[in-house]
Amino acid sequence: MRIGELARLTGTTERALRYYEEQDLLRPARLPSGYRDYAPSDVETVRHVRSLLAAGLPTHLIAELLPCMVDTGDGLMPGCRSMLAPLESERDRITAAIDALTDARALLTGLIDRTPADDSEYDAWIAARDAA
DNA sequence: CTTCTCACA
DNA sequence: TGTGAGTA
Repeated sequence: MRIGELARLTGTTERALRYYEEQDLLRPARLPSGYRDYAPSDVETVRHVRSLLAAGLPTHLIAELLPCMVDTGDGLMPGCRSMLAPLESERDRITAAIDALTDARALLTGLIDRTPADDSEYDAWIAARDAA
């Protein structure tokens, strides 16, 4: 099938599919016309790529891991134990990002909670400060 | 009409 | 990653 159909079948854009190829996530054959010729199995491959992308994995890592992934009926399974380390470090990276965001949220919440509800509260605060 | 590559107010 | 250009 050509790029348009694969895009439609996977809910992605043609732009993204060309990008995946550029990142070696997909290697479609070429028709004599120069058009990309995707295999039916690429529909599943694209779904896998997207789920891995959604998990935060960088494309270069997906390119390495995808060929080793085994497709059980319901989901993907690492085909070899050597994939464990990179997956764990990715998870650690995400955990760190979550922690940072949690801190950022706490900071913003603190500022929001300290915001006076109306102008009279500001006036009262200013008056109190000047009095002191 | 569909796809391709390349480039970027 | 969107978008438009100019093709095949």
